[in-house]
Amino acid sequence: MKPTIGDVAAAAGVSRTSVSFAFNKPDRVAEATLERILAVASELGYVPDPVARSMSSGRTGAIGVLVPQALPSMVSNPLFAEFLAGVALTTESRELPILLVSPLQGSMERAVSGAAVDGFLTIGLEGFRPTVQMLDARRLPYVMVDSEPADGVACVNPDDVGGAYLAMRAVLDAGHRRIGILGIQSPPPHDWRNYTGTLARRMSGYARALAEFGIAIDDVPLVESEVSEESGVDATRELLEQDPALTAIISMSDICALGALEELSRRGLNVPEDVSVVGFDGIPEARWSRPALTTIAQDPIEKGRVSAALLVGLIDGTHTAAHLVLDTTLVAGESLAPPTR
Amino acid sequence: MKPTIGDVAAAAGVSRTSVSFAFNKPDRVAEATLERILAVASELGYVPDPVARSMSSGRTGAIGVLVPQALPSMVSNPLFAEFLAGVALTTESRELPILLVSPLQGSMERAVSGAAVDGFLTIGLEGFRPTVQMLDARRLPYVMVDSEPADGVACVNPDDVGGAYLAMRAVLDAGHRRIGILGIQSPPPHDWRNYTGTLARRMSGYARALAEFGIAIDDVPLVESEVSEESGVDATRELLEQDPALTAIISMSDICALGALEELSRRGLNVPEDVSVVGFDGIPEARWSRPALTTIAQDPIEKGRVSAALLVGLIDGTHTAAHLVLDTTLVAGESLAPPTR
DNA sequence: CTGAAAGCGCTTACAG
DNA sequence: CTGAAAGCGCTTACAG
Repeated sequence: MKPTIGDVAAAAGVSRTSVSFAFNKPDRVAEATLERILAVASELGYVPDPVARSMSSGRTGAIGVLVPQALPSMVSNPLFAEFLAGVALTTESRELPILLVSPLQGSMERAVSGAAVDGFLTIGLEGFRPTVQMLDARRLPYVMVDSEPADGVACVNPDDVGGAYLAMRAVLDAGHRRIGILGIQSPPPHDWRNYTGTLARRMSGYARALAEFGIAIDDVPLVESEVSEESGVDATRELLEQDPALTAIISMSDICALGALEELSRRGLNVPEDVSVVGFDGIPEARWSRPALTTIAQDPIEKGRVSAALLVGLIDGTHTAAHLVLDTTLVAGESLAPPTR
Repeated sequence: MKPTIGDVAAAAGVSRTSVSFAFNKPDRVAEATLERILAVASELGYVPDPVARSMSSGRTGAIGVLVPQALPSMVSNPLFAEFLAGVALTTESRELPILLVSPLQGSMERAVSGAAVDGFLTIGLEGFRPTVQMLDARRLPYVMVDSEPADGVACVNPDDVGGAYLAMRAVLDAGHRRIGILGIQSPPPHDWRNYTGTLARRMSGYARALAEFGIAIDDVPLVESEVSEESGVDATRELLEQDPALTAIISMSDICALGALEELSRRGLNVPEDVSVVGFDGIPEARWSRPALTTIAQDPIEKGRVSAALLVGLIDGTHTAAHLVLDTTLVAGESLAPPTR
């Protein structure tokens, strides 16, 4: 059987208290005793049980990253991989392992309720009421990333409004007036006016820029699409049916923008000569596409680093809940130019 | 304060046993009692504490993935990301969250000793004696991936010998006789004869193919290099100094092979006309390089899936330690052709 | 169907 | 410097 603290105590002829001290507060034990205990412990192959330790200390020493989808698809998403790398940047120095928590049989609540962590980082937990309630029930600090800021809860978001404004402004400044928007699918009835959080903020950024040019966003054709290249292709087709004379397409995600590039090329339309395309996110693939995508970049590594730092502060009690907004920047590719038709 | 099982029991007027049953074995409690307990629990916002649960059940319900380097660099490695996705494929269905365990202040032993998991998957834990000892001390099942198989411990490896043989055979069959090897840096004194595990296996595959053509591997120039593109560049330069008439370079990693491509192009040498290059691993970048790299592909997703399945079997007691070897295949790119000089 | 009690393996005031 | 004892929040035979 696995040796316990009691076995070591017995073999060394001391109390369990002393064994515990030997491992955790060595200076509270006499030199000779310390050495004896350590010798016995290593001979027996004793390692303090982490669970028992958490039980009495009240700390697990791990933080949970709650992902809204099945892990396999998340992990291969470059935006998520970089976010994780950023998280690791801060947890590494704090010696906190990361627990990847994904829905159990589709249930995020079950996943949250069973995770042995000191706090959570949630990704895109937009509108998941029961999950948020479970998070609260756990009485653990958490930081919501890519969601709708709520009172009293810590949030970290990219500057969606500012980024979207930048994107639309760039298109308008280039002279475009017949613009189409590739939206992201919202719950039925699929009306962007029901957007919340990230999507709503991006729309409001677009609207603001349009308003400066006297254009009402309601007059701009918008087609919703799932976040996949294929869906982007379909949505682009639909957009062009709604207004065949479009000179620019603004997409709420790079992935869909890539689909737009594809569909345009299939139709023999040149980018940016015939139609300009601007995306959002700044995924690596956007740089390799031909033409390279003009897009709004967020910094996922920084987002991860900052979110984790905020969570650690919450756990330590050195921070209080804050709403952080991270800069977004326009990355000029080759997919935006003045209209020619 | 956070409500405990005792608070619920008191409020519902039952014993803690009944509350526990209500959550874990609902059929052992009368219908009416069950409802009352659940109602009280949800009113109080009671969630069973995962740590306490692990304490008495002896299960944490998580598996640890032990990585040998700082997490930030690992996560952005596509080979690791795909491996993780594969692991998730099997843990997801078993409802096991993944704990990412990286060295704490450089100490893998500390990381292993403190991780609350039911088992470990180790990556490339080649020659880390103390870490393996700690793994044994934890008395937890573990599976070693990309290491040297040892008696009684479960291992999963790609077919390094077979893959390396394939690579060297392809080069020899194409007619090359003046071949250089881009090795991977081993501990001082940097002699490939000290290679163990993965590296030793790859070398033996090369040696076998060479032997079939009457070439002794000792007569083949080899330069060791760190696994980075820049180091690959340097090593290639050195290799060409050792034998300027080389017609083919075989690299033990794609990353370094990419460096070779770069250095060759700088020197105005065309690939594959002047010098052929063959890599190992099959990373995605190998497909985008120009020319596309001919390489030996392993399937990291499958490797992850299989390793995790083996570990889960070990944890459940339904498997015993096994040594698994996964297929590697030659992926024909454009970087290998018959020699012209 | 329900409950009293022991046990999981530690940590930590508190006394001595 | 050292130890007896309580406590962390659950689960689970065992009785009733």
